[in-house]
Amino acid sequence: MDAADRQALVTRYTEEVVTEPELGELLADGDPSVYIGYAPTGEMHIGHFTTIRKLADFLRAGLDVTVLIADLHAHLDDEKSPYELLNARSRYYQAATEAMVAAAGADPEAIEFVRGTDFQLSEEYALGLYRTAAETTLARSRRAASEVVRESDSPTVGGLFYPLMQSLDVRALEADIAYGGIDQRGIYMLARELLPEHGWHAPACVFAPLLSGLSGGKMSASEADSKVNLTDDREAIEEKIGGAYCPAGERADNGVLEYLEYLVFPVLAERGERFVIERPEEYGGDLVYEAYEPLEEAFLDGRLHPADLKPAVAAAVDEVIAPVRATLTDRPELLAEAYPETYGDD
RNA sequence: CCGCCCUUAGCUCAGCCCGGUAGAGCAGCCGACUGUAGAUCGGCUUGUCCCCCGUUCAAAUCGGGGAGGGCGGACCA
Repeated sequence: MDAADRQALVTRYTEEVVTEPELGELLADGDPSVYIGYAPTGEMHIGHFTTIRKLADFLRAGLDVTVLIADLHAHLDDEKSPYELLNARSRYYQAATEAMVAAAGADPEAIEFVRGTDFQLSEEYALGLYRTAAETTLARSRRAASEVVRESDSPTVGGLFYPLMQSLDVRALEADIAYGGIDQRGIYMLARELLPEHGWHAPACVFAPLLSGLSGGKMSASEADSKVNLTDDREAIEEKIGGAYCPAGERADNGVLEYLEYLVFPVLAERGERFVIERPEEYGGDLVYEAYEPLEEAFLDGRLHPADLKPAVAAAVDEVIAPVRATLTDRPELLAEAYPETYGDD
């Protein structure tokens, strides 16, 4: 694979790359390392899946991929996860992530998993935290974290440590590239400022888009119907996608199209399969697409109606998620221990 | 350590002073209209009123105790 192909593979389906030339240099020098961190908080969903699917691209491009299960971060962020549940949730996150990587057609064994507390308790790391804490203003830290850390009437200091620690993670994991959703942008821009003053280079950044919620607007963790969960069965998926905001001919805030572009088509391509839409003769009969772009074109033109599209998307999403769902069903203790209130032993 | 404030529907809150077993907005659900959804109309649901004890015929409301949360003061050798 030549340099241009590698760069295209690394940057496809992304929201932003900071910066393309930096990324080009890293790829020219060899096989750079890339990392993404997930704070094991609420249940993983289809949004995680899209960012994880891209790890398959990274692996294929020859990058060293590390997934950080940022357990402490999950607690620092307004105690989203109780301290006592960090281990259980970390186990669940790693297992679910591995299942998604496999479902995306890549080898989970090729990815290195690291737990935050594996290195964040070291003297060196702690000293780095104290020093960056001294150098960073409250306003700067708050601004960096604003898109990630939960807003609260009574914010804790933990939310201020959060972006500092994430910056230090880049160095501790010796990552050349920091990868994450575009909501992570503020934090990695801070990391790019801080790290050069602490004996490390500024990371290049690759940002994935955040999927729109199915009920319009942003995807919300508190809104069950706004997203497809990994545990949703076929029926639940059909119901959610069937009820999704999806104005004919419009792309803005259209989660249904985004599911196709960022998850369904990439996975189908990996498997060499095509996307089939069953449509009544009265509306023109069945359709088959090999790529997303022509489908979007037809949708924007009005040649493809949402009512015909939705059932096909639901079926495809169900197929993509099925092996992940199976893993979670086969190992019920993962969810039961991570979320005892929801899946508690009965 | 001291003082003050808050806790009522999924969310934000009103009601408490002057006891009569609970309301609004938003959300949600169901219909109508669209070949989906949304928007727009029409309709509907929801509550250990933080917990315990007491006063009373009757307590979200009054009294006492407790829990959780917030704010401020004091201490600054």
